[in-house]
Amino acid sequence: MPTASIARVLIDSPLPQLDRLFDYGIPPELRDSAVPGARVRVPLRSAGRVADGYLIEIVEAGKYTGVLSDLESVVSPLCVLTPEVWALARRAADRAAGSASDIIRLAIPNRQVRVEKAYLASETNPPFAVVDAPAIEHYGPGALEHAIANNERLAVDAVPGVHGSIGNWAITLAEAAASTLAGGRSAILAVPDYRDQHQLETALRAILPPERVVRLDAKQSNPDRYREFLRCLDAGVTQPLAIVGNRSVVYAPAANLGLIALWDDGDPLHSEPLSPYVHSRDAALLRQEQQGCALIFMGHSRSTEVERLVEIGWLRSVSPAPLVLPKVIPTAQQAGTDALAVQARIPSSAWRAAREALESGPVLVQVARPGYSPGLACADCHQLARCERCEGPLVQKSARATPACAWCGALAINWACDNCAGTKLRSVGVGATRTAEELGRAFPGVRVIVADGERPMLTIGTEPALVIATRGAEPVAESGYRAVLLLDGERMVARESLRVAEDCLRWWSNAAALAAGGASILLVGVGGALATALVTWRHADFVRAELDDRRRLRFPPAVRVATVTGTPEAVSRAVAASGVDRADVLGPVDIGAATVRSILRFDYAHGTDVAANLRAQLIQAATNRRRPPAAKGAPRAAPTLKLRLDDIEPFLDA
DNA sequence: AGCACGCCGACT
DNA sequence: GTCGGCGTGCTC
Repeated sequence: MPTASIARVLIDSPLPQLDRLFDYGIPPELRDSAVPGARVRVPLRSAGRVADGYLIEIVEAGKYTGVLSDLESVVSPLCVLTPEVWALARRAADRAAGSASDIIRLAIPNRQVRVEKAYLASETNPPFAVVDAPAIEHYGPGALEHAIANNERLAVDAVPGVHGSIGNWAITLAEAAASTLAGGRSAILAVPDYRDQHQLETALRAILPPERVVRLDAKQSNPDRYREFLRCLDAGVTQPLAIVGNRSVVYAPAANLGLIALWDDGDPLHSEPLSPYVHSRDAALLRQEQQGCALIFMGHSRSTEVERLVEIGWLRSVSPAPLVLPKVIPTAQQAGTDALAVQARIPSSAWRAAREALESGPVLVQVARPGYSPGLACADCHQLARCERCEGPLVQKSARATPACAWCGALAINWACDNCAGTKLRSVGVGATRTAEELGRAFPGVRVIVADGERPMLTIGTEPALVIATRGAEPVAESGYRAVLLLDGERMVARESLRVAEDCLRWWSNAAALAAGGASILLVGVGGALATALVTWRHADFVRAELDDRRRLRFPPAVRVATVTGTPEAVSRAVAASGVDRADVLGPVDIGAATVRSILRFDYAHGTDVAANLRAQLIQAATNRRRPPAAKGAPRAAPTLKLRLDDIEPFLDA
């Protein structure tokens, strides 16, 4: 007589009070298909109401003593939520005081029935070619291979420069992945955007058989994404794969995981905008801890978060040997004597360097902002011009374009200043398009290319050209740029943000890394420690000082933070129950609509407790929804309590 | 979120 | 006497 088994199910719901396992009976007809990891449908509260969920485990005796309902159905017997990913989702959600199902939604793409049927029908896996890993260059013979095989955790300084149309960094990561695969294990490679993805994928396909490379990213169509996801499900069990994608790829299913690598973890695209806002860096750290694989954070610059991990000994810092130093030349922002250079607002030394370099190939000019006039103001009273409809700032996209709102796009046709009623506009600041126009005049006869968010460009050839690119949108030049001009440094540094220094160093370093060997990189108008850091290419020294400052101020990432928002009563209750010392509570401050916000600061060692305490408060607030009398027809009242952990936004203008 | 349970005002 | 209001609380 077999004992009646119990299925423990995670309901797919963002409600905090449902974020736990529910026990269900397994009807005889579902005995075979009800496997852990399968998508299931279960009744909830009353018959007729069904919820989607994942079967987590099958146990002989549950803790629940009430009468059990039965599973309603098994959507498909495929184990889409692997034990490793479930453990990771649970842990990541707990750490961020969020719901596991919100993480799982990032980890598992929507089901595509046709794709799944095709996958189940074609069980014959073609024999995979043997992986033959090339040596990982630039870091000493066998050094990285050895570290990967030993599951080490590394902060790796990338090798600046390009090879063909691919950054050296991408080649190193591809080689690291190949080495992992040759050792019989899978590798997960996470990059911030599709441009990096394209480079890394190209590098991977150059050294790995095509069936070994899997792509998972947000730009894919749903069927494509699901098809690639299903390919991963076998990974590590049968055939190791290199899985490359954007931030969510850190949750890809790979049981036999040998390496997780993140490229440029300081890029804001690695930070997840959906609740519970878990940064891919943190997810990677948790996963490494759980699965014991190797971990690599690689970049041309270093984030304060990675520096902290190096300092506490969690990561080992690795640099190329011998060091490869780009030739950075700081240049004062004084206009030269040359009329053409003055017109193009670049110092004459930079102008000369560019002119010389243009004889042998392309020159990169990095600017801060896109468009023609990134800001417009009243010509009479100098007040910033704003959209009459939505109060957004007005911008001009080209020299002859009608000024328009940067937010809603409305054309400002009969604009009048709301301060002095003036009707004439003057431009504030210079955008990429205008820079291109000016440089075009300063370098007659040279081809000028503009690359920004609206005119994306992945690569360019070796012919001479002036490439004007906004930061982060720089195309890769085959064989590297002959010179790089970093023009709007002053403006970038002037931005108010906790991360300015880190960000600037990252933008400049990534652009500098696109230079050909020996090519000059001119940093215009920036001095001090930042310029020194770029010139000496000693990013670690700079970021160490930066982290010291954060420690002194008790700012992240020296400490962890929790932002608690909601009704004054709920916030004060949550803060009191958080276990955080009173001295480390900032606020509450009124943020309007009967809502306040407090910020808690706490040490990493207390993270688990604080997150659990706050989470308990969130569940209570969601359960006892004793709201102030909701006015009829009024817009839905704000939730009584909202949580967000490790959000640096409130510190941005600190 | 939904949806049932529960304890007070107008109704055949 | 009962039908139903939506405040309160739970979901295996």
